[in-house]
Amino acid sequence: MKIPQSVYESNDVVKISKYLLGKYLYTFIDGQFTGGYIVETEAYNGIIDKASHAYGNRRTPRTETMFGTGGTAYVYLCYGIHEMFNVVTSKEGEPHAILIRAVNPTEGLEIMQQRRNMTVLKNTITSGPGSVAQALGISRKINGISLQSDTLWIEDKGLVFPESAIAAVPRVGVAYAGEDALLPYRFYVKGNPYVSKPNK
DNA sequence: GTTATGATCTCCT
DNA sequence: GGAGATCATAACG
Repeated sequence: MKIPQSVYESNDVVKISKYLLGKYLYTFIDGQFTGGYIVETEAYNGIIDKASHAYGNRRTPRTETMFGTGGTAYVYLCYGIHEMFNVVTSKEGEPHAILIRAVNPTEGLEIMQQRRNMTVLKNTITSGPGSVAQALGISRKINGISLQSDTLWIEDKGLVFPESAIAAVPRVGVAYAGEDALLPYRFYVKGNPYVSKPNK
């Protein structure tokens, strides 16, 4: 039961960010199947959001993926080291995206551990956007792929968190964005051990 | 062609 | 608690 294309084409990126909590993200990459449910997301709200790469309608080869139609993957390299995975939403021409910051792994734990080069299994295996991408085998090769594909997709398995278990707080690592850095565009499941940093 | 910088993580003190 | 790693991208000359 993949999440249908129509959901991604909605223009309310904040709402979708919240909706994605508890949805299962799966990858089938290099012949390995891994996945888990999403416990932390961040919304990037188009050209009016100073924290977004597409702020001010900045259209470049890199952000081109975000300007495409919803339901595709936007993957890029940050700090020269970390790949980051985002879900593009809304219609073509509107650069909305959702950064997947943390996942609670359920499938292929050993494979993730191997990819992350960990000798001991810890909660940090999928805690934080760079870690999630590495554990799931996501790289820039996947940039622009459809979430209806059999490489990377999201499923609704009926897992829902009550409103009281979801926190909405300012985003991380976007201090340069001025007042937009204060917007409560980061959502996470309270108390989940895989949520990054301030786990409250 | 050159330069500055980042939607971060890990390890060391 | 803090710095270093490390390079694609974008803005500028």
